Amino acid sequence: MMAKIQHNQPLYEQLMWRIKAQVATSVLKVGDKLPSVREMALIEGLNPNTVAKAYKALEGQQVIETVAGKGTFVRQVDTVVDEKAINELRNDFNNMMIEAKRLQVTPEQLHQWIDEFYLEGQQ
Amino acid sequence: MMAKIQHNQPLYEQLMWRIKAQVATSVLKVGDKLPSVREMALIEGLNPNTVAKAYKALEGQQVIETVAGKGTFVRQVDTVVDEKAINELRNDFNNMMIEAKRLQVTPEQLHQWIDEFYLEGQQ
DNA sequence: TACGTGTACTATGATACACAGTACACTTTA
DNA sequence: TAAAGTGTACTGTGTATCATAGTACACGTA
Repeated sequence: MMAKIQHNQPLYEQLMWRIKAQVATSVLKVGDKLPSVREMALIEGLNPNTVAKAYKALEGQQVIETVAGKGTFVRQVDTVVDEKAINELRNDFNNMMIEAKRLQVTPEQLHQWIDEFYLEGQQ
Repeated sequence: MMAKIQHNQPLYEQLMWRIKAQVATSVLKVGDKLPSVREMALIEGLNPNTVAKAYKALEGQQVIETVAGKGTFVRQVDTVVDEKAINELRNDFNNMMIEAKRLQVTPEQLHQWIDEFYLEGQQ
């Protein structure tokens, strides 16, 4: 009966980010099997429907793929450039910089954040 | 009766971003008066309540200030460092880079986006 | 006084979120 | 073959948010 949204973001989106972060940092590699919908629900303390919603959305983003009756697996990175998604990213990025400027975060700091991220992801 | 949310973002938040962008690019300067709630509602094609919601949220973010009976004005930039907001920004920034990596946007491209933004804002 | 300002209400309809429960087609395993 | 585990698709419930409409009030200004 509960339905708490923390950090102003839906639970299924928060799960999506956790999974995407694991893929980006190679904690999850291509071909790796994800926990089943019901298993992940127990792990994360969520409803299986909520996990299924996250899985389906991630499949739509080409992050994972599902094989009928087998499970869900990390998908090979798509080689096709997604112009629409990149445009949305650019727009979000602009909003982020408006916010950064307001909070008096310097561009040098932003540069550093980028470098730190790509350094940690290299290992 | 309508209630269309475009771009998967509430109308009042979209308005907030437009105003914040105008402040960041100095289209709106400190002390400038914003259109009244009812006037802005006509301009943007929104309900006065929706505009009021955006104004109130922006006041909470110290972007604007309201003077009783007079109107709303662009506020002086706060000198206090908002650690909490910066931490949230950092988190959003990380998610953004996860997305960028997935879309095969290079860190060099991200660096360029930053420089372009701060260059345009200088004028 | 009259007007414009932000604000605070109540109410309605639409939508999204998260949950509970059931069911089905599929694959693998025993 | 039978059983168990997979994703998926439903229906339904409760909650919250969003956007609208309409009314009202205290305040400042002309």
